[in-house]
Amino acid sequence: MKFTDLGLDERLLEGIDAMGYETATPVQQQVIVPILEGKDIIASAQTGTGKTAAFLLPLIHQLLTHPHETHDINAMIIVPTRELAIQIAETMEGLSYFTSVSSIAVYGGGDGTSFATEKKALTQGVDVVICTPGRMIAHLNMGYVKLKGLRYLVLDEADRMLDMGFNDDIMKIISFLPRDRQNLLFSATMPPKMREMARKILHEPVEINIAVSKPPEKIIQKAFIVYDAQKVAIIKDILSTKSFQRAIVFCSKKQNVKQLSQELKRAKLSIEQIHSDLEQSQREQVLQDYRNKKIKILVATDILSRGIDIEDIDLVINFDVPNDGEDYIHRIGRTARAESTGTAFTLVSEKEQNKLAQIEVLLGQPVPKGNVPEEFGPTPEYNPRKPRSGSGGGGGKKRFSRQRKQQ
DNA sequence: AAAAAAT
Repeated sequence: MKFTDLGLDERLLEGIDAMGYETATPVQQQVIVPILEGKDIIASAQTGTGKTAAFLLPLIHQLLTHPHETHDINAMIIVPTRELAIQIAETMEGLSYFTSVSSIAVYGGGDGTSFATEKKALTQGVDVVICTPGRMIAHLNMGYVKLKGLRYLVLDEADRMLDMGFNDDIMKIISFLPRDRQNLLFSATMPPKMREMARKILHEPVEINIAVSKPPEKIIQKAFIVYDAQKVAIIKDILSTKSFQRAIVFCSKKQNVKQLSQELKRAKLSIEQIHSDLEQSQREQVLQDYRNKKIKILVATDILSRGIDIEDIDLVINFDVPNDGEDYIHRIGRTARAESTGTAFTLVSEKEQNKLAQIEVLLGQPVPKGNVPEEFGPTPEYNPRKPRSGSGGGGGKKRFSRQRKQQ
């Protein structure tokens, strides 16, 4: 299905064309029409599937074709991270380039001038606001945000926002909004807490299910069963011998990002790190340098595991096994975007074997194990404890914790 | 068990 078949406004089609979009992705095909019909939506869809355009396009179209209050905020998009807010704002700018629809990203960590700029827009009116929760609340508490005309609310990566403890913040923001509005909720997963939130916010939503909790098959996955102490040397080896366009190395802790970055820099690898301890301006600089290919390797926390869309990442390395199985799928999903293929390596220490086993349960299949070259020395066996499969079936006995023996 | 998010 082509975008030209969807009956979208001419000015919007120009923007779509300029962005190089032609064919609607499955998410877009399923979501755009019900949004244009004014329905509330609850959609499970992962990023990289064209999800952002799936809600931006009908939003912009409605604003172009329906009379609306130009001195108010008409649509609010709430997202979990600053980087995601920036990215969506950029897509918004591109798509709406040939239209009169205005937009702004509202998020914390700026240098002081950003707050004033945001305040001006929120006071004088801007069609679409893309925000992180805390910063939006800061503005709302000041009492100047023009919300009377708001007719659209989008919650993106909603499950992630719940994980991050934004439930109360989101409900607080919503308490400021007019009741008569269209609500769009996007979430990779639908745990009970998510359902509960959806029930409070959405009105007779159309349910759309696209996300399969499975990574695309075109990603070549390999897990290396290793000792903790071998990890750094192996990463160095991969990064210096394997050829790739762009690589990203994920760690589960900021501390690990910092340490590993130091080690890699010492090995003369051209890398940058990104995590929330950096100044916001540094975060943006690093991401820009990475997008511009000034640097090819990024070492990151899960701040980048969801939502961030960068082309040509063909190598993802998990220095740590992610804590959450869903995060594994999100992390490796940074590669093999659109038409391309990619490789995802995961280094698994002895302590992390059980986590990998959990992930394999979620995937419904084992992650192929890779062989570590002999030069790195002997490696441990893969011998995880049987992963628990939810609420125990068949009245299994509680297992006593094994004695710990350190060698 | 850790990440991120308001000043």
